[in-house]
Amino acid sequence: MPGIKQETPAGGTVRVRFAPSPTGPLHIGGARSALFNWLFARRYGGVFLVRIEDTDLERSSKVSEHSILDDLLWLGIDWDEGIRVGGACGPYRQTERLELYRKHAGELLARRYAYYCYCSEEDLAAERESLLARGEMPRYLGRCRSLDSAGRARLEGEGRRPVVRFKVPSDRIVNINDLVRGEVSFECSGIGDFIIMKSDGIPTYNFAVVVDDHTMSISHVIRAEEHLSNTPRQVLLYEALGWLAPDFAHISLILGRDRSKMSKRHGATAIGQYREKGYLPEALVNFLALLGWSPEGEEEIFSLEQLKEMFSLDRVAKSPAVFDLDKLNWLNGHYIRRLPVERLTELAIPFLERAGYIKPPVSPERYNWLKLAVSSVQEYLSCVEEVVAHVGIYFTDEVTLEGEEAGIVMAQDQVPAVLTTLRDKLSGACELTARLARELLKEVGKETGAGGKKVFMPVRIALTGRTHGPELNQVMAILGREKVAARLTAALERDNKDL
RNA sequence: GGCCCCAUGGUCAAGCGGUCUAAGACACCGCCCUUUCACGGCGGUAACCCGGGUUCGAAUCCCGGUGGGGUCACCA
Repeated sequence: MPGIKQETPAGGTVRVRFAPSPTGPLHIGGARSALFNWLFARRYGGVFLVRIEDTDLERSSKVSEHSILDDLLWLGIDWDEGIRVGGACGPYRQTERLELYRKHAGELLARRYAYYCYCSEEDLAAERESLLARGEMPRYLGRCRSLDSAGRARLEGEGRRPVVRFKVPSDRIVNINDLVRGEVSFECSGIGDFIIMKSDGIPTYNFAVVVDDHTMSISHVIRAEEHLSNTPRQVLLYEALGWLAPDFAHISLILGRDRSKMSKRHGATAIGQYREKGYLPEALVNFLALLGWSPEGEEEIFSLEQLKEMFSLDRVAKSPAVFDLDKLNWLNGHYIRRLPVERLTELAIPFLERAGYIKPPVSPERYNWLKLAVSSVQEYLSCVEEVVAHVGIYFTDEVTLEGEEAGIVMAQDQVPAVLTTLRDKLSGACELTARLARELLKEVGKETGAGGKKVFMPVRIALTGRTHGPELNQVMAILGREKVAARLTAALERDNKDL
């Protein structure tokens, strides 16, 4: 592809990373970045590492860190090096690497690539406003650049704690050869001296990433497009430190229905929320992979194993993608349908417990029965959570008619005869199997002279209150003789009352 | 507002100058399967943002416009 560099640098080992800041749960976008990095590493026999960027002391938490890591693992994304697992480039949490940043900041200071700045927030705000008013890019104009030691001493005397700013050359143009976007260039005149060390001695993002990516020998930085405009700053830092920058690949953003960056107001954005609703990791992974990347053929159903054989950056799209819940639901339903019943039942149990349908110790008999119930609604589910709504017909004590159509059907002339006949036949039967149910239904049809729909519909409605649902003979078998008889009786009584 | 990115059906997307009267998937509609619905099968509706170039030839290349998005923190 013209203008786009070789994906894998000749001779270089692929080393990529996912570097979340533990300020919240793992989001859809973050998960996709992690996935793309993981796939890229696996595809090219490289190393995938996870590093925690917790320099925002206010918002970072261990809770978030653990939840992000757990969600990654749940998705099937593991790492060869990094937090929890260790490695030669550790520690992998930025707050444990402060010495390193201070050392390199000191170096930049000594070589006059950086300087101390004592400007107050008020000064800065005023400057930003006037710049904005003039229609210019708000940036730091460099007031403290030429501060001498006397000036510094005076300001220190006032109790001011300085930040360290990087001196941005005003006359440069930084060119980035992005692996997905091609050539992108930025004029430094619009950047302004940015902060690399905060006044509390903690590095800022732009500085910490550079130091870490370099010291961890990262070869490719694959991240969301929102970081594209940070890249020139980082490139400048690499140059000043005398380091070779990695290759960059900025993947497009994931948008909400209204085409703006996905956020909480677009509904569920955290992986954990999908996990809780009963989405399967294989469906999420498959879906995420297709968001921005496309395979060569026409097939779209892929496992992680398959994806890692076929992933490549040159099939990553440049345009942003709208998160399509319909498609996720379809994919998830697809994966649910091919799940072994045992597995689906296991997944369904917590939901059924929460719904109050079953109680914790599930006996073997009860479990087998559950399997039947779950299996009868398997094809209806687009996520496991929905099992509750579908399986409700097996648990209610009182059947209530749902919808207008149900009432109309039950008002038909043949209904009493059909229900009575079926109930009578039941009393003779011992165990009501699906097979037997089918027989009985057939006989009822014959004896009442009502065929097909005329017998199936009333029975279905008498048993479930609904006009739609799993195969009737299955429903009967799952309910069992007693309940079927009881519900038939109840329906007949209800009918009498109406008359 | 400055800077940067993006632009094929409602959505995800293939397409890398001729094979495009433009693939596939989701959604939608219809038919079939089924004595229900769903699943499944088959079929259908539906797109190259606009204007200029370049070229024998442009969805594909260039420029401009328009639209959308991102970013401008002692957040990452």
